Amino acid sequence: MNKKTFYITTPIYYPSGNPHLGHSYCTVAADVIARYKRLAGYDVMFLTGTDEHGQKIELNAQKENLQPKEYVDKLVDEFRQLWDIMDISNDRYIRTTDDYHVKAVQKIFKKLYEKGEIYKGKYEGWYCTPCESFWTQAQLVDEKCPDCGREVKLTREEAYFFKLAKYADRILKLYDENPEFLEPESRRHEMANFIKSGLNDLCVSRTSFSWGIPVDFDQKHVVYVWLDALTNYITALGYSSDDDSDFKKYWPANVHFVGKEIVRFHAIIWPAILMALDLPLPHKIFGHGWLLFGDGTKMSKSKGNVVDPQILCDRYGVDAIKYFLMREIPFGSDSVFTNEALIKRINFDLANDLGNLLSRTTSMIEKYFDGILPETIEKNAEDNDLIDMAVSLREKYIGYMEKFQFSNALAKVWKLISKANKYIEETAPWALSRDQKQNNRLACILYNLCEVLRIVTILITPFMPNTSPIIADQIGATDEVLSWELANKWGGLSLTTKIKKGKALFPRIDMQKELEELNRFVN
RNA sequence: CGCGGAGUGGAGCAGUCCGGUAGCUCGUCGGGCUCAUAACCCGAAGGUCGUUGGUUCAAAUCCAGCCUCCGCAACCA
Repeated sequence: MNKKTFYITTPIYYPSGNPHLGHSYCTVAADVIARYKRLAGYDVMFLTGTDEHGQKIELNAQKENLQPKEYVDKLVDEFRQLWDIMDISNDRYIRTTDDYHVKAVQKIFKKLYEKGEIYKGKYEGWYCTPCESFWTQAQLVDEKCPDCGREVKLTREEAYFFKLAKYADRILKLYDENPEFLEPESRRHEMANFIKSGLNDLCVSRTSFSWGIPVDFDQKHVVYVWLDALTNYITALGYSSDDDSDFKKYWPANVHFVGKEIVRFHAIIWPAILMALDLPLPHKIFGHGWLLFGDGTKMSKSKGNVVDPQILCDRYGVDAIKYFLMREIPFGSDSVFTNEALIKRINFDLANDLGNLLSRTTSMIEKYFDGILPETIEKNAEDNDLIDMAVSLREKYIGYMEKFQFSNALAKVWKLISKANKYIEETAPWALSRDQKQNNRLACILYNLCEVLRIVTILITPFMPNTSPIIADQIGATDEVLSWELANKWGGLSLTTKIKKGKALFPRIDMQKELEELNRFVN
């Protein structure tokens, strides 16, 4: 009865602005895997959340005359609403301002201090007084503050440090012995080289701002970002709280999805912290790529050039957006986002291929059989290719999903959809319909098409949870025949179910008009 | 010599690890079908795989050099 567990996380996002399509991208990917694993019978824990401390938020809040907590509350609402709209199935949402997290971080900090993993030292950096910010030598632009361009001066402050440097060898060994720990491979090379170039101990407290978790045994310090943020993955499960049953059940995580810009923290600092705490390491860190704009620049809160996922979902439906994100972009690489590419995917893949296949199938069944197929269907060897392809699809799909190759998994599904469209052409049901003697053969062809749609419906459920029920309803598929176990078996659908044509699954979009419409949102 | 990635028909990509007829989607051109959301199906044109040299019977693939673009360089999904 004990189901296998699967724990997956997104990064906790920094709410210094409204969420954009880049945030959606990672969260959707994690959601797809969570739904896929649940479908396949796992006991899944899917965590996302927000990282709410730090100087930037303190300053942003000041600008709006708000307390930091009021400021983040507002933005966190935006994030949670977006996940709601996008049907994100996270089991838990952690905020680093949550009481249990704050307490747990304080305990962790103290524990590491008592173990000698954290020590008190001096932090030296270039300080910009107007911005109240520390910068490293490398961050300076022309020896000036990269934010405001003004003079900076070398300053020291008392700070606590985590003994990161001493873990360098253990982490290199980890990569070496468990190459699957960090993917894609190129990121692993990058990280290994970074470690080899020398690690410094990590500053884990600050006295220069106050919006953070206080170090409980030294109140003028607040815990600095990474020890606060990274530990969310375990505090969310109740680590070091009164009830750590979830921690015992789900940790270590099966995978942390992270953007490529924070791979370093997850692949170096996070395992070092866990080593210091004598805890098991996550099985995998996966660094995905970025959505870029047509000119190659990245989406960024500070540049204000974001694509609003809410607008896109409103116009095309959540499922279409999710499909696009997962189909268009190989998960490990960067990719350019354009409205044109999005509309093309919707029109070609969703409307023409899938939507139209459903439409022509259901409409023929209504037309030729009043929606109910006869039970006397006549099989034929010409069906074998289609059937083989359909029943072997699940296995191939699993192969790609396990490697987080969403795009390839969907491409395989669409290969079957395309095959079915071809099959209609080859068998020409409309010709058979003119001859009464061919009735049973005709019924078999239409039944086969419904079976293809049934299998497709199961396999796209993790990606398009709203679309699946619509198809299921039209082909008369009940939940029992939509199980994971029946995704690689032929003949699930009962012959006597009522088939009914519905309205277009994904209406075609007029590219020219739509692009003009979308341009109105640009400013 | 900081580290890493990329360069393949008009566009976007796969193939490179492990050498052997250069593949996919879109676009273009021609044809077919009429069940369907003017959707679907078939066919054709179009590439000396950034560049120079090397290894080999054979190189997009291996080796060396060069050019171009992009990212990272300790708080960006």
